[in-house]
Amino acid sequence: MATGPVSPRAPQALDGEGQGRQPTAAGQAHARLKAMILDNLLPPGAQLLEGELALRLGLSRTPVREAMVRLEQEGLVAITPRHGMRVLPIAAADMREIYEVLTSLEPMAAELLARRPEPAAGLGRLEQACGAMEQALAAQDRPAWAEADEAFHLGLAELCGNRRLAGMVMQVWEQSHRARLFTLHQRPLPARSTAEHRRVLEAIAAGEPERAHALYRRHRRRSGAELISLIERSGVAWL
Amino acid sequence: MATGPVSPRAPQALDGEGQGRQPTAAGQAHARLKAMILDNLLPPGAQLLEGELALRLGLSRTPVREAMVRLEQEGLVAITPRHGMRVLPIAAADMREIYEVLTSLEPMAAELLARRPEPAAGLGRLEQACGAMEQALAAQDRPAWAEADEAFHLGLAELCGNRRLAGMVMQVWEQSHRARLFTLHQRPLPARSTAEHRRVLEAIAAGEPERAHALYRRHRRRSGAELISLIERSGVAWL
DNA sequence: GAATTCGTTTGCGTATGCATTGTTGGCAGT
DNA sequence: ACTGCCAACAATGCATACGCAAACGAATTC
Repeated sequence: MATGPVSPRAPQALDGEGQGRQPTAAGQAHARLKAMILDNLLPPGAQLLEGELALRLGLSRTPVREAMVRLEQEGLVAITPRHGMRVLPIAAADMREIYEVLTSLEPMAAELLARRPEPAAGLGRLEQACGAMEQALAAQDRPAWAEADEAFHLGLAELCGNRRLAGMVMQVWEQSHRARLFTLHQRPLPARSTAEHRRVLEAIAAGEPERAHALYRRHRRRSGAELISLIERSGVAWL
Repeated sequence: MATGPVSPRAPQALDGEGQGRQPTAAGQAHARLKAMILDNLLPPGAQLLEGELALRLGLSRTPVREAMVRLEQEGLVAITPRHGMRVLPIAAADMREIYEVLTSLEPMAAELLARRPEPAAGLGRLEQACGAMEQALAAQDRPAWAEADEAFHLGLAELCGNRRLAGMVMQVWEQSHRARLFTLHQRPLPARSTAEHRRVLEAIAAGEPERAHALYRRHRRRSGAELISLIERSGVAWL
């Protein structure tokens, strides 16, 4: 069920706006620019002027400017006074930061989920994602695996009941989107990660918060270290 | 050394802009509005229109609007289409979320700090904060204690070397600023918290990441639970 | 030949006007 | 008296205009 060769899923689903769509020009500009950045249509390092973007999006500078401010606060671009906005590249150091944050937050999400009164309820989404990962692994379909991986991680963050935590996970997830795409075709087939996801899910369903926390933490530490050394060894300074 | 009865410190120091500030009107509007919110000059629930704020700040609507967007993304206000911005109240549920996030992130910061090559170096700021806390505790000076507590936590986040983690800690710290101020005069003197901070600092200086992590986590879990039950028992629905 | 200075251009920060949309209050009908 | 509809108003989202400041280039001088 891989959607495409490069873009594993519609990036719109990444933002926190859910379903409540507003046709406001600023919101559209924000969504479109974010999608362009995540899809690598605006490559990292690209410098884009307000007026240029306004022309490209068929809007005036005002809503574009508001979108730029939002993107800057999301950590996707930097606004420098006379040079417009610059799409921020992701270096190995950034990936280290991001994985440290995820290593903190995601085990907490798993723990919270396992601590609910009915831990096994409402995990259908994660079950499905886990199954899709295993299936994609068997089929050696990396894009499909990445899509399922994303569904698992974002689903976990959203289900844990802590909106702030979910927002933070989504934010760094988006920031690292391009880097994950880059490493996707370089790393060995993620058999181990797939199995670890399954075991975390089992611990959650069994209502064992401490075990879910510990398992997830170990998974994140290992996979993060793996990914970072992969980026460092690949020799690219940034993505 | 308490600065004032209610506002323990200048809220400007809370934002992540450091020193390099430009006198742009939008930036000033953002800083001033944030300060007003954190100082409770704009009480939670307050509805403020663009034009009204522009008049109050002596600016036009455009920079005020940009400031509002930034504040919304920082989780301090909500913008509702025809009612201007509303200062978000903090409920017990929000404090639970915030303390869960801090329980994840801050132990990681301590761990990272303890993992550096020279763990004991550069801790002067934390030493100082810890000393100020002990001194304030002995003098039963709660505002001074709160100020030192803030210096310790934000100092730790900034020193850990992970800018994203530091930004997230600061963000939820700002969100919970008013609630902490509210509980400050209700809770018993934080003797236990003071001692726990000292022990965390010792573990960091000794270069024991795992112990620093565990100690900090336990501290956060306990003090968070204490604070939340205090808010819940106080009967106020929101702050 | 190189450096410095001045002028021009371009991008941006801010202000303001306009059109759209939502809300509220009043009036009428039941 | 209550409810529903309509109209007027107000706030906002967006476009555009204006002035300033910085950067680039060219020319002149040392």
